[in-house]
Amino acid sequence: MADDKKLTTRAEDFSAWYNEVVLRAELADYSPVKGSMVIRPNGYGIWERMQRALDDMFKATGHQNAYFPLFIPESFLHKEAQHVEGFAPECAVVTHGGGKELEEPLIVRPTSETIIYHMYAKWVQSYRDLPILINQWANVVRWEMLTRLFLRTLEFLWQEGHTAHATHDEAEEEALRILGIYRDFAEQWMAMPVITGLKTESERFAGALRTYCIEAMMQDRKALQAGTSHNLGQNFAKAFDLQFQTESGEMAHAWNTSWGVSTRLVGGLVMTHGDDNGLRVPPRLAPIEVVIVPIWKSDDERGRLSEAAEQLRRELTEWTGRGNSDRLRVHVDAREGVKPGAKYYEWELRGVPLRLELGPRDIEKQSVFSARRDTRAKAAIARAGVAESVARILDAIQADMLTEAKARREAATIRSVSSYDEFRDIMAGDGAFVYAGWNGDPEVEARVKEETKATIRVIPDAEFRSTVPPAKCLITGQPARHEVVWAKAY
RNA sequence: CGGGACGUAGCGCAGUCCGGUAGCGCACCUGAAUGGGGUUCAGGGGGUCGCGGGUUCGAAUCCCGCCGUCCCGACCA
Repeated sequence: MADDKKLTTRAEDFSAWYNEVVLRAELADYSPVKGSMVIRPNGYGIWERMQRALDDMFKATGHQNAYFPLFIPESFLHKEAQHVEGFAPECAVVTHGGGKELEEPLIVRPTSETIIYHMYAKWVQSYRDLPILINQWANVVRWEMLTRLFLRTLEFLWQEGHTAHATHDEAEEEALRILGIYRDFAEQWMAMPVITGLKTESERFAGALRTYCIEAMMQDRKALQAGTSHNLGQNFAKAFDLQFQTESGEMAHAWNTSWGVSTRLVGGLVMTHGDDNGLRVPPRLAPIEVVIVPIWKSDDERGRLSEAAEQLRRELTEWTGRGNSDRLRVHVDAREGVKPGAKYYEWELRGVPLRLELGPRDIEKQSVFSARRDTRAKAAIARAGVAESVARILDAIQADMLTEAKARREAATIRSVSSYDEFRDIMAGDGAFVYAGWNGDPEVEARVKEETKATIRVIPDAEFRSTVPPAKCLITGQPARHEVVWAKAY
């Protein structure tokens, strides 16, 4: 309170820090309805970049977008037993419309499997109609009790892919293909390293055969489930009578997948990269990659310098070295009455990856002064060929942010825990991703959750597993069925 | 739904015990100077004190009722 310009630091109070960054960087704001939020232009701009990148990847793998309605007949939810059990408690239900009570209540979609497979059943007759590869960008509603900006709100934005295939293997291949896309997106765009793998039964999607996920570590060493891809088997096809005639003339139920990522990723971005000065956005997702701050003293200089800044902006945005469709995203901050230092703090808070300062001294030396947001390193760069230099710096920032995040995760990963007591100490302390053996018993998992708040985040894919697989279950000492990753989670 | 706290300007708060006609910081507006890391001075705008009732000459303050929010005990992208 001594200086309310400063953020609460991450070390002081990570949750308070997170809330302050989201609010003060103007990513989002609380709405009058408890548990729901407004996504402001700064936050929505990041989401739009995410959408574009993901959408391109979905299209490149043969998917098309469509839109299914918000309202679903309540009876649909009840057709798949596991599904209704999982989602009914958190559904918003519409009972009145047009001033009259409805004959059948409508639920506001918490996810769209039911309405979508109902429609697919109408559209599919023959194996020739398969596969169906559809994605939709939509809002969904889940009535949560404990909410947090971006991480858990009553309503959120996401994409949900829903596919139908002729065989189990095709569906499995699809679920894994999408998991790969999610991983690439997280690492190459968000600069957020993830662990891929399989969820245990207790964390599996309601109605799925198998749930795959990407799991990321936040700076407070808690895990964030950042995306899920489900092999639904024939569960929904059977519930919604989604059948087709095979090549040999028999009737068979289709095999489905569904998969999604949400605006929760924006929260993940903040908690992965933010520092005590605010947000840090990796260049590829930054709505503004470069901010130019012209510096002047006199009125005369103001005219000269803002013109020079404008010229610099034009040169940067007209540069096509990154391809015609991927121009540098540049903003000039020529506001009067705000001192340069105040502008620096503001753009740092908002996470703009690179700042260019342009003052009389730089003009004279035919250079511009640059400051990286990620490392806060400053350097003069030559005015000649500036666009290329800027693009190179942005690439370096993108790469360095991933490296830094990966190193942070590895530093908080423990593969050598030898007793349950030691495990409890870790979880009661700073926390970590703990790789350990597990006997496969859901009751053991439940007990550990009860006692330590930690859960099995993922049964990791081969590349993440330890070189020497654990032989015994950490908790029971029985033979291990899997090596799993334990952590406290959001 | 059970236990604790709070509701006063956009935000954060003081004032409430002990009634006297609303204040502080930040933000905002105007002007001047300032301008390479959060600028200063001067002037200014903005409040049904959560809502309703009561007591009183007079209520943010006392009394009653209601509403809402936040924190702690069953779910989750």
